[in-house]
Amino acid sequence: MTLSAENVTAIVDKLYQNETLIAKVPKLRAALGLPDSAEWKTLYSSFGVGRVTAHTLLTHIFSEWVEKNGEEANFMEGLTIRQDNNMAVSPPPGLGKLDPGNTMQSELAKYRMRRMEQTWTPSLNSRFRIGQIPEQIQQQISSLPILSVKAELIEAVKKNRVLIVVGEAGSGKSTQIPKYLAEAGLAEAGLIGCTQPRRIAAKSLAERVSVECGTTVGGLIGYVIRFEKCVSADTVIKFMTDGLLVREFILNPNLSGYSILIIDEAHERTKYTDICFGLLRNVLNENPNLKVIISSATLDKERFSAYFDNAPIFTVSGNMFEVEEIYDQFSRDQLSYLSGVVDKVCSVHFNEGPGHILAFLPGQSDIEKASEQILSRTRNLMGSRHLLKMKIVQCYGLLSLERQNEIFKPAEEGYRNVVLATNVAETSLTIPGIRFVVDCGFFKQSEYDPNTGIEELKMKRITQPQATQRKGRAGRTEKGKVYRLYTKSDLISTFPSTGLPEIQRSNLESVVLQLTVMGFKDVFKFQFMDTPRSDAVCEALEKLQDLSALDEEMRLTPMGRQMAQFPLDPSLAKILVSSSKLRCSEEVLIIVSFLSIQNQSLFNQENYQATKDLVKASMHKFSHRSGDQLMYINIYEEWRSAGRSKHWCVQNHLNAQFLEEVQNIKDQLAEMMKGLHLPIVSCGSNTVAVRQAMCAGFFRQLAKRRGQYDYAKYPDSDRVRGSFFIHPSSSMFPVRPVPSFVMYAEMFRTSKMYMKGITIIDPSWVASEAPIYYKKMRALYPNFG
DNA sequence: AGGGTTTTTT
Repeated sequence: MTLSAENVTAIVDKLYQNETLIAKVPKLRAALGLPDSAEWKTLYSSFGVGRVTAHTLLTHIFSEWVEKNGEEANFMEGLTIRQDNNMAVSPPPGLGKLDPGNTMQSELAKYRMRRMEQTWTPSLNSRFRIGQIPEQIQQQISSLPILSVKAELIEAVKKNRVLIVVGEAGSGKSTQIPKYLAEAGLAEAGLIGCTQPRRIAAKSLAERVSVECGTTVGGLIGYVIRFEKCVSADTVIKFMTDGLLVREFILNPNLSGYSILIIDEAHERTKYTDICFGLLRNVLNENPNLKVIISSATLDKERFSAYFDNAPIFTVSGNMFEVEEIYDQFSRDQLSYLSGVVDKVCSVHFNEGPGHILAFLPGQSDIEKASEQILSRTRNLMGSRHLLKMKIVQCYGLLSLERQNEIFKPAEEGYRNVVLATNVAETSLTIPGIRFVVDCGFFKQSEYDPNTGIEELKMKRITQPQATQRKGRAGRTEKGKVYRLYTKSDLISTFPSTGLPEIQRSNLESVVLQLTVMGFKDVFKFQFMDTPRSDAVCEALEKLQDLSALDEEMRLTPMGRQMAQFPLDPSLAKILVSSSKLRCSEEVLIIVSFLSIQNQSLFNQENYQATKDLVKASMHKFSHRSGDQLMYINIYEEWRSAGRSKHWCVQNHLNAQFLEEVQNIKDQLAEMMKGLHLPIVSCGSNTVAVRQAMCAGFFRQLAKRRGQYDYAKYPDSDRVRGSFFIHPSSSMFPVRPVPSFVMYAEMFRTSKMYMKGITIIDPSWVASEAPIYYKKMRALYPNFG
């Protein structure tokens, strides 16, 4: 028997399966310098040394042994492993070909060993077993409802390829399931991957589970989100966003290296969760070693099961306190929910005992209005009775991180917090200490209209599961109450039972491009759980053709392949790629980085009624006559020359976090461009090249002035009727004379159809930057361009 | 002329 990667791998795997084996092998134990009672697993896990290191170590020890004794057979015998004894274990993930002659590897292993011996020997048991896990956390873990079904759960996962796990909030499924499965030895053949819809959730779950295992993040437990990677060769449980898993499919279509994938929060049905579903269905046929767990709230469990070939459903109870439901006698319309919330918050404050109030409202402006009204109504009464004092806390997505952190600060003594929130507080943020929930029954949601390319913000009735979710926010720590501003019969008979999945109401350009890169030639044959609108798919295909990412036969072009490398919208990727040829990629990198940030605002948006004049003055200082995107460059450069100072940002009403994010994205995009040999060159102050590059992606988004302030789509087609307006938040809004021709980055409908991200361009540039689209348009409109 | 729910990408 000779030393080979497979041999050593098999030994390591064997050791993993039987952790005490090593202690029983005197020769090996002596070689490792372990005390008699030591256990192999304890050794590696206490220092976060994983399989690969163990592997290297063994290789090293083995070769030293052979060198000294010249007998391989004895060594192997000492391990009591025979070749016939199930040696065909697959190698650990990420190992690749082992090089026994790699001195660096073995030296590093020896170094780690020495360090280990110094610190570890005296307190082996207390270090990993219990000592590392604080008493309080141990208690929390052991009181989770899921613990009572641990054994059954592990059995069910062992028996099935796909399992649907249904559990209420507080069951502990997100943190405990991956841990249980790893403990049960189900991660032997590969990683356990867990997806989450949000970056914060992926990160904080990794941190929490690490604490529960007495390790630090990036060792046994790690996470990967866009632009942030915290895993190592030792990682067994990996948390990630669902969008990132979709990206991984491109590189690794069979998901080799994973033993189990857990899709968590599946009921939210995000765009990327839905794509993962379709991809996983395929992979289950290709990769027989893979198991899948779909983890969801109670909603729609039968549909999940049916979609995955009638996979069994495993139910876990929750850990919620009772929440009393109080309904209104009549339903309110969209005009009176605001006053309803104000009334209800005040009466709860005046009549109920201690505990914070959480009120759900549809938007930021509602929150600001309600704030004012509640304040003025309670001001006179403050202190006049033995009342609790009240503090109003606003909570919505565009709030800066500092303000969001305020929400988690404990209330001052003698104060009741009234949290006025949008649906960020429904799932993304959990606010502690809430006893009362006031639910207005509405929310806002965007829907994309593929025929016009316009995103519309619609006021909608919440769904029944949403109502349950909102109610649950009052029962996290003790018994609570929910005040619903609608009747019980309306909830049961007129509120929708499910919402529209995101994939059926969003732009599909990037989805179609990604699926094409993965080799799905016919997107219509991809088995979605809910099929996207066919006009949306067609629209995406046509746009990708216009971008020359797909050819006439819908095949991927080299340009399309290049575009798909970037974690950007196809339009933005095209602009970036085109900028190299136009010799303005340095500037366009800045612009694309600004445009790719969606959920933060560049200028301070808080209390905008009070601060808007100051914000406008600051914006005016940076503005550029050619448009918003050129202003971004001004801001970026001045921010850099101010030394990226936070103080400077505050003075100029800019969001420091936004600009740091721009820097981060820009650096990473620059790296990707280098990898693709796309030169990064500056055009200096020649803004023509920059604006031409933007035509390569935004060519469809042109508008021509029609009246005093209103615009018509250019070319004026009957698909998009009505007038467009420059959004008041644009730096071009106050510009006189009103520009006669503009290109916009974004279009959405609220009270009007608004264009945002305005650039002044020359329509003749479309001919060179988007030749395919130009030809099509010329055939229909002879004067186009 | 006058203001947007929420997420996310090797």
